[in-house]
Amino acid sequence: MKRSHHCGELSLTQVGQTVTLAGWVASRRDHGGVIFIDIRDRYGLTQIVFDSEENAPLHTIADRLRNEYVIAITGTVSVRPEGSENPHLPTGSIEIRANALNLLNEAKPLPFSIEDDVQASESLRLEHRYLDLRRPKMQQLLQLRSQVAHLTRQYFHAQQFIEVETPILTKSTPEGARDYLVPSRVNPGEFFALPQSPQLFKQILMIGGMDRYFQIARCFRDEDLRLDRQPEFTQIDLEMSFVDREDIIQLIEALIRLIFKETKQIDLPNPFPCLSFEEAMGRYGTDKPDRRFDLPIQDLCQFAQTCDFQVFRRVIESGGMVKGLVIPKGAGFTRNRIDNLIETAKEFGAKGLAWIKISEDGKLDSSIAKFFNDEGLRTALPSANPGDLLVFVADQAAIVHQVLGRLRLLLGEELQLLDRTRWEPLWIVDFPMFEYDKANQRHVALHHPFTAPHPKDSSLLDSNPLQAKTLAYDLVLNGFELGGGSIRIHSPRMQEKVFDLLKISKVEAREKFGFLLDALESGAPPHGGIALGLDRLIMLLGQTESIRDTIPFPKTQKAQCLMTHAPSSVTPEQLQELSIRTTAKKPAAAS
RNA sequence: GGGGCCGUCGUUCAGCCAGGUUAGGACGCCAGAUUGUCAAUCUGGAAGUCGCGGGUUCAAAUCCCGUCGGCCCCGCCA
Repeated sequence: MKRSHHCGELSLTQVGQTVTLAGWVASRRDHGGVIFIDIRDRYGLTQIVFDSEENAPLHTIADRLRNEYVIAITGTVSVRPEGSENPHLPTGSIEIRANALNLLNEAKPLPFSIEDDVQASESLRLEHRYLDLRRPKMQQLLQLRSQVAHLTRQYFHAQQFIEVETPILTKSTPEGARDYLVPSRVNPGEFFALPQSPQLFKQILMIGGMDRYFQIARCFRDEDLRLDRQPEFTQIDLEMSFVDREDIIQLIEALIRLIFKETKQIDLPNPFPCLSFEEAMGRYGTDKPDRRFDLPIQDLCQFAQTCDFQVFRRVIESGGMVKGLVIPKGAGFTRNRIDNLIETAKEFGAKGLAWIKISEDGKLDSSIAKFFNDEGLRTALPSANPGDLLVFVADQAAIVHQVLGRLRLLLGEELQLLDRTRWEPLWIVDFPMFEYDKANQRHVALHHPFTAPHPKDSSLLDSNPLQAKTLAYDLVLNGFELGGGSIRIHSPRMQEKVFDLLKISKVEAREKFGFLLDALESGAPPHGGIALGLDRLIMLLGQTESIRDTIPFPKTQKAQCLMTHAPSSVTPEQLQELSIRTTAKKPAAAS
């Protein structure tokens, strides 16, 4: 009994035909003389009718059917009696009058029912992922993921890219995220690392003359998880030779526009807006701004310098800044709500939060209002209106931006400024090359150590490296970092200089990156690339809550798989073979 | 490493603040009835180590301490 159609395709066109369907019992409605079964597969639902008057023995068998039994049925496609059509179902104008039933498998009562508005907790869903995956919502997400991967491959193949697989067992590198390590049995005491990204291999591929490489690449980072972060995730990864920043930006924009158009009929702007890192930090307090609502951070340094409020003036004089938010209609906040806002600001790292209400008649209402001159404030904040609440943070730039950036997001949510139908992609460029790590007294690469400095800034590497900007770019969508890349260093001397600034010794650089340095010495073309987070892209495109919904078998926040119970202990014999001894306090018994 | 929320029949919630009858509802499950339902309906029934351990108390789902697990966030994620 082989199926002739799937469960979502029959309509009035096939009326009268004998068909066979196979799938799961999605619902059973027993009316005594007649039993209705909804049969479900990936493609949809079809109603089956078992009528005791038409076929009594079959009706008796159908009586045994329960939810999620796997069945195949043969019957005649029939028009539903007038008035009993179901307009909510694509197949709702027909039904199958069964004349044969094959019970392929039974199912015990399930821990949760298979429906889109799932009632079960996420941990239960993950434990029984095979049931969760039967939900249409999950099937749609995985289908979307497949569709995006397909479009991506088509797009790159059409543009002469070569899809290349790079090693999963590779070399541990300093810097970056923690590595997942894999012991080498044949090399006792030595370890492979799983790739955090194919970064070095794709550069080597360029030096190997591949010209245009892409890969849908699995990456691994042993860091703590978030709603948009999994320890293993997938990147759309690419690298190109003889290109500049704009080439890559245009190529990727067009791909993203194509994906949104093809899968969701969404038109994204052309070109995407672009902000410098400095502008993004200054206006939104973050390098991944969510621009689905406005509420920009306002600069009040000039005003603060000339006001009578000592707290502000002292911060400015010591090299800090004063910035704020204009909260629309915020003058209506109760004192209690403002106090909560102040508390939150302190949790975010502020020493305090100054505030001023502009009452409906335009008067300033605040305990610190007396320090300010109305007109000066109005000039400094032309966008502030009567009825608004102004809040200020005065501190060093990093703190000011962090606090106001997070307050902005919080208020955007609370005041429902966030328009969930909007799509706001943008590029962030001109990242600084380094941050200074005070604890370890050294520079740290903001992107990675292979990022080329902006040509006009390369001399700054000697004089003032912290001022140097790079040819890196991040793609941001709705407040999530979708991807990032850069034009790479292709000069061995520049690469050595950067390692030097990062305090990576010649010996260590040779040991860890010797192959790259050698490759750079042997005719490396100028090159650059980017990697996009496929899981995050699907999360946004599919408008789902977390990255876990886009991954068939994800890990929990403790990096465990609730279905397989990985990771787990192994036998002492396995460890011995690998020349490994664990120092864990209570190693669970191997099972 | 730190902060917050959550954990009660198979599932999802109420009960906890203010300790005290037999821990309750809905969905699901089981049985019966039912020939036009699609959240089917009606009648009846079964189903709970209140996450786990300890403490306080005459008495703990409820209060206290610890612990385990899930989620969100900070740190971390070149």
